[in-house]
Amino acid sequence: MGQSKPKKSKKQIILEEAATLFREKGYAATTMRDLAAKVGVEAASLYNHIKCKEEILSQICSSLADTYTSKMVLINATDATPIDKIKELLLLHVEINAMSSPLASVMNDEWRHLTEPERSDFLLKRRSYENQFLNIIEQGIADGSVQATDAKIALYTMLSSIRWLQHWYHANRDMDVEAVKSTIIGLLMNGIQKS
Amino acid sequence: MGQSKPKKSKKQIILEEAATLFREKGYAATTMRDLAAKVGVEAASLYNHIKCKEEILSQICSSLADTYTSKMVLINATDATPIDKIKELLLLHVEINAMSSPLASVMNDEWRHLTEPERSDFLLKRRSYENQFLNIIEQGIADGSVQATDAKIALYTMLSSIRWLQHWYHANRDMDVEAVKSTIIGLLMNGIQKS
DNA sequence: CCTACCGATCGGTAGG
DNA sequence: CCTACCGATCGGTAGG
Repeated sequence: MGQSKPKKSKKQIILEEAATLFREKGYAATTMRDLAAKVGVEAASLYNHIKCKEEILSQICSSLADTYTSKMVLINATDATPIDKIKELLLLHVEINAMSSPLASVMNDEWRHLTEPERSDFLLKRRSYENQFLNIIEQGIADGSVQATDAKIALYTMLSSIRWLQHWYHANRDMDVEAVKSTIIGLLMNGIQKS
Repeated sequence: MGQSKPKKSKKQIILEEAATLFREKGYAATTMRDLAAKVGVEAASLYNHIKCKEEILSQICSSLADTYTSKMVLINATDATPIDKIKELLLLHVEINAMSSPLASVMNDEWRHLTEPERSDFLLKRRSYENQFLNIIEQGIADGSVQATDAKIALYTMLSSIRWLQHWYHANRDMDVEAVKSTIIGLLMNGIQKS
């Protein structure tokens, strides 16, 4: 019989099942035996594919961080206005938090369980991403399209505002993702107070 | 010598040290021996003040949940307009996330480690608080002061947007809390796009 | 509040 | 990929 689905490597399966478990129970409370049961092997067999528990966490965090970084490069390479770049980036965050939410949850909430040097590597990547985002916001303030007194507060407030999707959307798939996108971006752009 | 500080019960000290540790390392990764070291006793001695590890988590979650609930009752008892009630509630969230951030972190991020029946008790309280908040938003939509197509999305986005403070503010105490308050509320009310 | 200790479970290894 | 197993550490108890 022909296989219709693309084959995933066992390692990929392990990473995906781990992300789901880490979101559900947290990294520390997830045991290798939990993970093995989900994958369908004995715990010892996992170690033919991974080096240790923390490697799983590390690869999830750094792969999603790279996704964000490469998208930032693409968006920054366009000649869009600052406010349009901000919109694009916020749409990206909504998409990632709604669609690939196990990965987003793990990266956002479990990175602190990384030990050195992975922890510093991750934080450096995140810092660099945030700095590029801050630059765009400051350009928007400079050209008059953005009203914000503090770019840092604006950035953290906006990014934080989207994170509830990672715990909520996967349980409410009936919600249309396009509607969620435009509602959230509308709220962040114009606020909730009718003027 | 006269004691100048009000005396805290040992149990209170245990709860506070635990909240700080839980925010830093997470509930599951915090051991009773970590906690005992912070409190300055042996691990076994903690059990003269608490029943078990989970009781600590449970009491932190339910005490902060009660704080939110009682504030909601107070604000709802006034004859303020819906939009002013929303502002008051958002200010409350900023304050709690900025000031008592270890408690806020633990309640927001670690409640899922509660087992039954405490877990359901907590979720019921939270659900009730959210429903009252949703009512206020819907009143605001009805009287034309709030522009939002979906009260639930607006609520979760606003509450989520404030949570970054719980991980950030305690490391940046130089920031004036009043300035943070007005900047965040301004952003949520009017958005970041200059119209 | 401490010393002494427990059964359970953890991440991980040896060897095939 | 499995069986068998390990040292370490966990939350918690007994007894004083």
